[in-house]
Amino acid sequence: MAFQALADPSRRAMVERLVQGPASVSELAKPLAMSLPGVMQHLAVLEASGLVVTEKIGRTRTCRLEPKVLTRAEQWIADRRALWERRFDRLAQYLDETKDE
Amino acid sequence: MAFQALADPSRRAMVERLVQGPASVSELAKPLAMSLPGVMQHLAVLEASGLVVTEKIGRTRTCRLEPKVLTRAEQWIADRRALWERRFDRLAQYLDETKDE
DNA sequence: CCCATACTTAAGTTGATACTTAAGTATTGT
DNA sequence: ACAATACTTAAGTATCAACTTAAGTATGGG
Repeated sequence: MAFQALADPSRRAMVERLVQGPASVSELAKPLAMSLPGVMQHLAVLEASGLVVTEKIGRTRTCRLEPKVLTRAEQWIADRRALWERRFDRLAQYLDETKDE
Repeated sequence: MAFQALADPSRRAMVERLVQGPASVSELAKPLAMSLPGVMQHLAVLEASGLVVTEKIGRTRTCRLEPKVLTRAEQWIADRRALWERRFDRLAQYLDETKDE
């Protein structure tokens, strides 16, 4: 679900903001040419994915990044890339070993 | 566009298959409880994202992974995670420096 | 030449996404 | 108490995404 969450540019912008530290909903909304409810919906997706956790204190909700899910997504890619590279190396090795033909 | 492409489980399955080496369209389709045109559409998304390149020889189209885009996506996450960790470190340092209060 | 193979194109359906506006509900400052 | 702030909920619309079936187009083997 993390890739799904990161697929939208507005949500990526929100993540980029939260990388700098916690923010309220309206702080997240400010740079986003979009109504507040629109932002709330994106925030809900980010929370559902586990990328962001929020806590409401008084009338403001504070949002912060939860990097575990970010790490998992990164790891998924890294693992696949590693597999691909391993295969590529085996191929190179094979080509090298049979170059006498 | 890479996150968008990786957001769908069928497309991730296709990527996982291609990590093992090139495959034809029908090889990609085989494990996928889906019609061939359905697979073609996913393949088009993967190609548009640059994650996969294909080449048609005779009547079979061979698909292979292009890891550059995978690396870019990985890097995007790694960069944000690094920023987040840097901020976290600064915070810890700040808390440490002011702990006399 | 003929038929099976391997895709490809077109078109349609369904459901999910990305918004919107309008009308709430709590909290806070005066 | 009252008004402003900070979200929240509900409901509606429009576009996109993920399929489907039906009907093609090459290509390759016999």
